[in-house]
Amino acid sequence: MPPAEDRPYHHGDLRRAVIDTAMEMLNAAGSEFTLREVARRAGVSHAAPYKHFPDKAALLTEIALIGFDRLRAAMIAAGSGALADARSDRAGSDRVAELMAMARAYLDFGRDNTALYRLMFGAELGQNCRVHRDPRAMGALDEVLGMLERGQADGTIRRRPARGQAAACWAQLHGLTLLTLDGLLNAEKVGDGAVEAALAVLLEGLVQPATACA
Amino acid sequence: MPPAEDRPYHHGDLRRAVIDTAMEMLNAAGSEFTLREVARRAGVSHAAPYKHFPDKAALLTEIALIGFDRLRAAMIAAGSGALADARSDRAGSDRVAELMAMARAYLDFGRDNTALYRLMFGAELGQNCRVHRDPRAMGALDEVLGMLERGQADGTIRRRPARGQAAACWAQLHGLTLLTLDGLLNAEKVGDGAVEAALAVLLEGLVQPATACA
DNA sequence: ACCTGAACACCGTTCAAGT
DNA sequence: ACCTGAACACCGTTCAAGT
Repeated sequence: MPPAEDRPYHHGDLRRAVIDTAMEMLNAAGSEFTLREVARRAGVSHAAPYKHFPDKAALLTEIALIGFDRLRAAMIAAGSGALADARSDRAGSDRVAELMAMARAYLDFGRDNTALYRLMFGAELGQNCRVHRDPRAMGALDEVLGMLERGQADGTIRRRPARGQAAACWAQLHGLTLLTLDGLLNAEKVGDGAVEAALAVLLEGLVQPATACA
Repeated sequence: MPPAEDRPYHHGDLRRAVIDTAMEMLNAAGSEFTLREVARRAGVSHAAPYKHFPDKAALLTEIALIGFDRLRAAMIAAGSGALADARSDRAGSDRVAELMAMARAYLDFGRDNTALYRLMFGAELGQNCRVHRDPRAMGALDEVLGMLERGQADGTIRRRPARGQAAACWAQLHGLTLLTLDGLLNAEKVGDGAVEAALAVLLEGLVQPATACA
């Protein structure tokens, strides 16, 4: 997206343009993410972004938080989509379908936004950074937590501390996402369908087994 | 560890010195890991390391692989230690004790080697890098796999594809480690004992429940 | 065979000066 | 109020030259 050549000295909304450009660069593979390159692509001098962000970390923080918002939105969409589907065929196990749909939405997000995902959790921002102190970073976890609590209420999920179960879900999904991105869980290393199998283990630890003991 | 002042023009074993210095720097918090700083601390010119490593990535790769070796060793030690303890009081559930000991060893390793752990899995090496193609990166997984297979044989672990169960363990531990390092699982966010609770969920998904159905 | 010093192309960041 | 250009201190990497 090269800027219009007749763009005036004052960029209309450089702050937004910088964020958008940076976001595109992240998802375009291979590009070394440098502030100077962002400025170049946005068609401004390399010093211009400093009028809108105190430093590089501030821009990265903003982008990471947008990533967390998108992840949360994806999980909400997947969860309620699965619920709608399940209700139409009244099979009963809505909750499990919802859980699995949310899990897949999470994994898909990671697969489709590699660099953004790594940025969200990466150490580039310094540990204990602003991003992870922001409530927006907990969005996906909140959705999982809500789902688990509804599941405990309707009897499909084991009665255990729900926050612990949510932590287990998040950790499992985070781990699977990153190990997959690292190429550590592909077929020749760990056999076919390792991710599916791992999700099955998680499920078995969460759902209440049938109590009937014929 | 400043080098002896009478050190001659030719460093005895610069390759090893560079690796050791780099390892120390990683575990010393806050230090910006730069090749020039490594050379400085090792007491040589910033160009010297290039006689022993083609580039910075090669040094980082070597260090990351050492990290994987140490992680594997820690898990072996923890697992066999727990087995020895369990056998002395013949309680039967050796396998669960072994599993939990290995899990804790993994989490401890991450807590005590923050920067090294992030390097081992980080994107600094470029995705699909040499490190993750090396069999040494799968060391910890192999140990977990062996433990699970023994557990299936003696009936304490559910009969499921063991490689999938191992993937689930690894992902859960990796996720818990990183989320903790990121400060995303501490008490004020997710309640006390979230890590413990998550491990309990993993366990419930892995161990064979008592079959008796009085 | 191993190491150094100067050099190159890059960054992030700052700041006086421009519009 | 917003942007630029030159400048500073740093990197990773290379290479002719030193020991």
